Amino acid sequence: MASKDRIQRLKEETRINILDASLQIAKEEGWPALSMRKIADAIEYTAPIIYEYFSNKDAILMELTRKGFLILARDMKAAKEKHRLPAKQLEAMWLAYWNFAFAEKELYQVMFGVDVNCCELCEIMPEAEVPWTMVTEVIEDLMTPYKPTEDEVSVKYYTFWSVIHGLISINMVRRRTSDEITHEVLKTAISGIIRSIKA
Amino acid sequence: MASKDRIQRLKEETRINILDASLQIAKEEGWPALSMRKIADAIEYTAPIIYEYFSNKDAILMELTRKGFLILARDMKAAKEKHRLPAKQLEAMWLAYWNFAFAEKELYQVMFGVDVNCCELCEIMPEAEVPWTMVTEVIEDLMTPYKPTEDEVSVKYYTFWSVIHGLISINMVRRRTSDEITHEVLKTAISGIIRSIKA
DNA sequence: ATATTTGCCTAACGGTGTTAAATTATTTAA
DNA sequence: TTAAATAATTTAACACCGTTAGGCAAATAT
Repeated sequence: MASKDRIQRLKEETRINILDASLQIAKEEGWPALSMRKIADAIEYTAPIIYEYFSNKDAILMELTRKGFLILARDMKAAKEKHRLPAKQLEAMWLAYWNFAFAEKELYQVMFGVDVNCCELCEIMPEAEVPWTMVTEVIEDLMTPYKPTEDEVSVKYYTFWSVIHGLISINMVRRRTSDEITHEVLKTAISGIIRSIKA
Repeated sequence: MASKDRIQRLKEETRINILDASLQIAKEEGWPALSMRKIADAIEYTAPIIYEYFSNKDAILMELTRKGFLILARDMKAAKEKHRLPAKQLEAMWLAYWNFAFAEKELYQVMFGVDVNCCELCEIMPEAEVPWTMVTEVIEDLMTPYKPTEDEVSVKYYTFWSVIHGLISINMVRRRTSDEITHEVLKTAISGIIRSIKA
């Protein structure tokens, strides 16, 4: 019964088609625009068919994040193997992480829950600038002896923001880490950046 | 016509009620569960009434992020004013930022687009652990001379992850910053953490 | 007392994820 | 080869979503 095999192959193919179509739609129109009917359209079926391959929409997203982690792991492994010194390996791995995030932006978004909506409008919200100006002022204060350029101040500001926002996001979407470790990271990061400013 | 005033006051009150109810629902059931009909239920009206106070659902979220930024700014200002040394001010401000994020978790989520869904299930995804183990191994490599505890390694790992993920998120939800600044932050952050590991 | 404005609701439209039933096509059995 | 059984796919529906239009009733103004 070789036809069984053929049918099995076709089934696997449509499964892949569903995943591909979903990612494609996300790339073209963003994750919020992804709908079961739109996926069905893309694979030239009707919506209920999808439920023979995935138990629901979340399962599709889950499978795509799994795929994302596989690609990320592969990239980081390749980056690591290009070097022998651990320090160089670390640098290369995190650069690979960075590159993956932007090369496979949509996968990264679904993997780590980065919203992308709503924020063209945020541009026109003066209140959102207050924390920025406040912190920037103090950084300038601290750096005055070194006569920093505006860009140098920005670098320090974004370093602060990214480490703290990153730590917050990670703690919000995955609870796992212990509070002591998180607090230790926060504390040493802040004092580390401050030290780097003064140096 | 004092009744005009009373009516005006009542109108402002329902406006506030809408905002309060929305935040309340988000706190109890999360942002994805927030719907216009549910808000209407909470304020004991029907859904279309809401559109007399806000042009659409996004406008409600926008107003809440505005509110969030005001609270954040107030907290950071208060933290700053408790100190005179810029370094201490900076530390206090970022700690205030941190505390705000968890004290007003839902506001922070809507302000910075931190998804919270989907990720109880992620726990059962072994692929998600690969990058973690890979990086951790190299960090252990690098720290072997110093005989680090497991927690110390974790601290370094999460420092890396938070600064890089934070920088990525910021670049995905607000484009604004120049690529040079971003790249400078990334580069110096990575080498800085590596240096702190070796020290 | 009549006309007009206001406040609020019901009903509806087009969309979403999802499920059950009906229909069609294919394979198997007689 | 034809009839029965099984599989594949669709249609129809449910309950929800954001949003808009139309209508009814009460308050206000003339």
